[in-house]
Amino acid sequence: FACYESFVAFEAYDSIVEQLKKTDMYDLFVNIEMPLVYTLFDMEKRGIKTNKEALKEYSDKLAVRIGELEKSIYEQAGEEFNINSPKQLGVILFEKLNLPFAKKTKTGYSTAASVLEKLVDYHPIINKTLEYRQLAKLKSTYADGLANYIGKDNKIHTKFHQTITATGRISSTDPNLQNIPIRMELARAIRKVFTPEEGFVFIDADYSQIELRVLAHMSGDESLIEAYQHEDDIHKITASKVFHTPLDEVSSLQRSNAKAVNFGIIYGISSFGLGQDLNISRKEAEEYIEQYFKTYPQIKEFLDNLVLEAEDKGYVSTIFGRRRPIPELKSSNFMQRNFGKRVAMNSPIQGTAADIIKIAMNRVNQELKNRKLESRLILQVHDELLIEAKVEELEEVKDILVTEMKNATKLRVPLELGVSIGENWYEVG
DNA sequence: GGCTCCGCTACTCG
DNA sequence: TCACGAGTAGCGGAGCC
Repeated sequence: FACYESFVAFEAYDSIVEQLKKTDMYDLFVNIEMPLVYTLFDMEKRGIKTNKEALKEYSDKLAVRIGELEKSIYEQAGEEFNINSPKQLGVILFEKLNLPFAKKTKTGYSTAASVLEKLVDYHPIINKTLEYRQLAKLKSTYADGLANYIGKDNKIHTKFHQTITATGRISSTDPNLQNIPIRMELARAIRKVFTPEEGFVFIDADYSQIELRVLAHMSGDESLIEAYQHEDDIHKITASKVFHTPLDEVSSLQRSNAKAVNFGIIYGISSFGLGQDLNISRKEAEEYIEQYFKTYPQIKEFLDNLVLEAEDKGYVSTIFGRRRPIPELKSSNFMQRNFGKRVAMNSPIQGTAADIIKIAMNRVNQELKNRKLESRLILQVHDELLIEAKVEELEEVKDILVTEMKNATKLRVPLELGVSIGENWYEVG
């Protein structure tokens, strides 16, 4: 088998190199992806120390609260059923309790969080159910799930995958350490179980809004570029311009709406999607988008051109030449074609950001080795790098990390970082 | 009847 | 259509022995 594997790789080499050169991806392959093979190997090998006892305590604590919620949900439903079954839950909520806004899916009623959130004022069972599901997820996937991966060295060694995603990002499995909770405080606490080894500390650095900065650069939009050169709160600036409000009078609602529009732009804007996200009508969403494009006209032109280019060539590219084919644009299905358009707008942005952090990872990894340091890169979470740094090396390593991330490439806007140092992933995240 | 496989729906993250 | 990109867990139906 080993002979067969190596024979296939050997025989395929010439053909693959030829194809990479033909598609202008050879430099990307040689300068970014090949070195990254070794960087990811080093990260997997090093692993991250994880406190098994703390996970057990956390799991037991969750079990108590889940039990209470379970009891209360059964009482309010008037019977016992499997809360983990969307099918059974749907029948209880929309047939037995007769709650409004029932929406059908393929298999029954939708009990998605976005649906249930509209029902919180109709019945106390709703909030209990939403909390139950969060805690059940927390216990099964994180508290209990992660514990199964802790090895004899008290570490978790995730697998990083280099050839999975359509955009050039890496992914993580067994376990996935790229989706550890952070948004809700109770769930975020699970990050305390991830710690540096004895004599080491964590240094964490994350790019500030790297995708919007990539968009500013690629589109060349003067207004957005200038905004990034003068002010750090880009969502507030956008709100000020889009809603014609002086900067210091922007309300928190206006800012949060502008933020949603910024996200929408990166995802490949659609009035349907924005409307759904903000819970407003499609028409209102259209007005937001129109105002946005009036504020940043070169972004509209850039996104329109990406779609045209994709329709013409059949693919889009990142700054570093990574391609994503988009066959959906040729589909006879309207929804599929619209999906293709959003992909054409999103992939060059998400993919370029992925290329940039990969360059930084390679340089950081190489520099740590060149200088014979014991500190090591241990995790990447799309726009964030986590280093386990020897205490004596802290200042030097921090400097390496910041320098390589900021200077991974030169854009028309600065690449800013958030950096922090701490004794566990909760403190630095 | 018990087993595996897989689609669906839910949750988690950037 | 949980907008773009991912992964995991539980349920429950289909198919197999």
